[in-house]
Formats: sequence, structure tokens, C-alpha cells
Amino acid sequence: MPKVKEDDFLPLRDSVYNKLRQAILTGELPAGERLMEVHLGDKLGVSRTPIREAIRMLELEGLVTMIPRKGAMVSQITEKNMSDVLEVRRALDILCVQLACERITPEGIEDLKKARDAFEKAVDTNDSRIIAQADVEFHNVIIRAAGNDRLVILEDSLSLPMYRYRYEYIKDSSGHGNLVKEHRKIVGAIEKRNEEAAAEAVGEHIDNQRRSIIRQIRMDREEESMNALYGKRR
Amino acid sequence: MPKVKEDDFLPLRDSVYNKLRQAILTGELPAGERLMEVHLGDKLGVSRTPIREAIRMLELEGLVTMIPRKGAMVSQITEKNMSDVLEVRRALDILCVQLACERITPEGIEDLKKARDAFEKAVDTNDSRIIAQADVEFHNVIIRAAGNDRLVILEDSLSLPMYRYRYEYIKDSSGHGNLVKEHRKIVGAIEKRNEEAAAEAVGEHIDNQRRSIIRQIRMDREEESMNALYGKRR
DNA sequence: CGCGTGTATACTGTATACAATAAAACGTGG
DNA sequence: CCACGTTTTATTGTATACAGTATACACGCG
Repeated sequence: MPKVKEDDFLPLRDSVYNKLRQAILTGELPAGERLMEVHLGDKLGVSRTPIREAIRMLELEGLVTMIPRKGAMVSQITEKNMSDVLEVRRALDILCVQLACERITPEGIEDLKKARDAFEKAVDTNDSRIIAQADVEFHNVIIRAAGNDRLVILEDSLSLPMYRYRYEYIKDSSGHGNLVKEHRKIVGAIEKRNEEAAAEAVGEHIDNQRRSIIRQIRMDREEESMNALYGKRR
Repeated sequence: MPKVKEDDFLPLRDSVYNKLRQAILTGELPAGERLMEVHLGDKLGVSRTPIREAIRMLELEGLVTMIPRKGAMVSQITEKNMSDVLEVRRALDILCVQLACERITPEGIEDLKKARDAFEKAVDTNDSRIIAQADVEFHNVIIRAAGNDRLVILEDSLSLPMYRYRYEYIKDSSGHGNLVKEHRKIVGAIEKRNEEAAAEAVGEHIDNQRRSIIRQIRMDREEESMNALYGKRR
């Protein structure tokens, strides 16, 4: 049984929260899945209380939807939904690089270059998991360089819904040549503290992401309606 | 006793959540105040469970800070903190009017004008509470016009920390002439679907807000250190 | 008198028990 | 066989009981 007691000093609710979150983002808990408290409780070896508190947190992040007296279910991802998120992310990512241009320190620039190189190395492995990881780290370096704590939190919460599509997006990006090029452009602009160029580069980056993710969602939806036609099997 | 059982179909956790939230934003629960579960519990006439769940939600919104095994306290507002929030809000408010310029419907424009006029009427009353209310409504109309659900949520959560300063900010704005003028400028730009002008107007609007709020925070801090010198009394 | 240690206490963290309700199962009459 | 009402059951909402830990205070020792 996947007991959740890994970190002993962390409250159970946080362990549960992390576990559920992970499960949702990897698709282990698919959209629409009902989250039943007793069930999750003995699956994770804890009582309902930490489960409930974790669900409250996931609810406020938008990862689960509550139906009163009915319970929680994993939130459905719709195209509108994702489009809204990306629209906001675009604005915030641009803010991010603009602030980074103003505030990044020499060490920050070093970190950024390191992250860029690490990403390019990751691309060579052709392993989506590793590439995704390096991509996240690259973005985190930029976000940290902006020196705005609120931005860190928001970017995190806005990234969540997209993680479910991350692997496909990575695989999708025609040989990753694009990604590498885009990252280089962004680093170059920040290094020269050229806000406009940085903003433009990031804008393109997100727009590409949007195209890829939207296509993915449409494919998913098609597949789903096929399943509906032929009967769902498990 | 302020029993919380007003809305009967709403789960208690949500009533408690609203109540606590309100209390924090109005300053009834001042920054630094400890939130003790049993105490709140019998003050509101409910058990600890709904209280805890409400606290989890407030925590994720940043209104309360958890210290493990110690409990929750109302989050302190620092200048950095507020500055970070305003920086983000500036970007999102600009995104908001840009989207509104693209998407607003004729009815939306009507609502917007109505909200503007209502605000100007509210200013005439010289009652900060009424003015603040009309101001919030004005902004909500714009946010809704942007047609982005995620933006609605984010704007809401970013407004929270500022509400504590809202009244002072309103009082502060030298006779509200500025506010009225700024609002008119914004409405005019959206009406003409002039994204650049709208963005600029909103930018100024937020910058003014920032100045006022930052000053307010500094005054509070000074007062606080005075209290510290002479001993805190209650 | 200062400092550490022990103990009491008050609080959170967790589990469980109880209540209420909504959906499913079932039966019964048409 | 269907429609409709009734009972059952599964699941959430809420309260409470129990465990563990951090803090404060007192006491003894250096």
C-alpha cells in the first residue's frame, strides 16, 4: 500500500495534498474521477481529516471541483479553461522577464545560462521526462530572477493545469529545435537587459505552447467522443 | 453570539471562511492575531472541523500564515509583499482592459457606463464605504468584460490584501477628483476599443493606488514602532 | 542570580463517531 | 412491464475524542 508517511515532520494533509496533486497532474487520477474520502483514506493509510483538508486546498487551486453533498472530482479541462489560463500566463510571463531584465544579478545570469545549457543537454537525451524537468527548472530560474514572491506563487498555480499536457507538448515540439532556439533568444534578451526583445521572445514561446496544447486538447476530446460511441471499456 | 448559521444550505466551512475573511479584511482581526480553533469554534458556535477547513483555504489565499504545531495567524502585510502584489495586479489589470477592448459587447459598454456613473454618484455622498463599494463594482464590470474566468479568480485573490487599505486609500485620493477622472479615461478608451490608451490609463490608475497604499503602510509601521516604544495597550 | 531541566498546560494534528442527505435498490400497484 | 413511492446504503458534513508536541513557568543546581 502506498502509505503516505514519507516525510515525518510534514503534516499529513500536506503529504496527502502533494500525493493527490501529483496523481492528478500525471493523469493517474483522470479528469472526472471522483475523490471519495474513505476510499482515499485507507488507500493512503490515513483518516478522512487530512484527506478533507487536502481536498480543500486542491479545490482552491482549481484542480478539483466540489459538488455540495456529492463530493469532489478531478476538474475537467476544457479548451476555454486552458485558453484562459494561457492568456493570463502570457501576461505574467512577460511581466516576469521584464522584471528580470531590470533586477537580475550577475549570479542570476550565470544560473540562467546554466539552466539553458542544462536544458539543451536534456534535449539530447530525447527523454521527455528529463526534458520537461529541465524546462521547468529553466522557467523557475527566470521567475526567481524577477524577485517577486507573489509571482512565484501565481506562476506555480497557473502551471498546474498545463502539466497534464506537458509531456505531449514536449514530444510535440518538432525535434525541440524550436524550444532550444526560443530559450536562447530569451536568455540573450535578458542578458542584454532588453525588455522589449525579451517580452517578444516570451510571447512567441507561449503562443507556440498554446497552439500545441490546444491541438492536444482537441485530439483528446475526439478520442473521448470515439470512446463514447463504441462504449467505454476499462 | 455571532452564530454563523445564516445560510443554511451552504456548508459551515464556507460560512466560517467568509466570516473570517471579512473580519481580516475589515481589520477586525488585525495582522498578527492568532487564530485559535477552539476559541473561534465556540465564538461562532461550530466545532473545530469547519474552522480548520476554512483556515486551510485562507492559508492558500495568503491571508493567514501557518506555523506548524503552533497554529495560524493573520498574515502580516509588509511593503515588499504589497509591492509584489501591486506589480502583478498592474500587469493583470492591463491585460484585463486589453481583452475588454477586444471583447466587450454593446451591453457590456452600457454596464460600464452605468458603473462609472454610479461611482461618480457615490463620490458625491462622501461616504468612504459607499465609494469603495462602487469602486469595486466598477472594476468588476471591466473584469467580467474581459471574458476570462481565470482572470476573475486571480483579480479577486489579488485584491484581498489591499482591501485592508481600501478605505484609507479612498479617503486619501484628494477629493476623489483623480479617481473620477481616471475612471472616465478608462471607460473612454475601452469604448473606443483603444488598447494602448486603456492600458496607459489603467497603468496610471494603479500607480496612483500604489503610492497611496505604500504611504499608508509606512504610516502604519511608524505608528506601530511608536506603540512599541510606549508600550502596547489594549 | 543565571541557567538548565522538568512538568504542566494549552494547543494543534489525527482519528473516529454521529447526523443528515442524496442516490441506488427494491418492491408494489397499476 | 412500467411508474412511483419506500427503504437502504453509501458518502459527505459535523462534532468530539485522543495523541503528541511546543511553550511557559517553576524549581533546583551551579
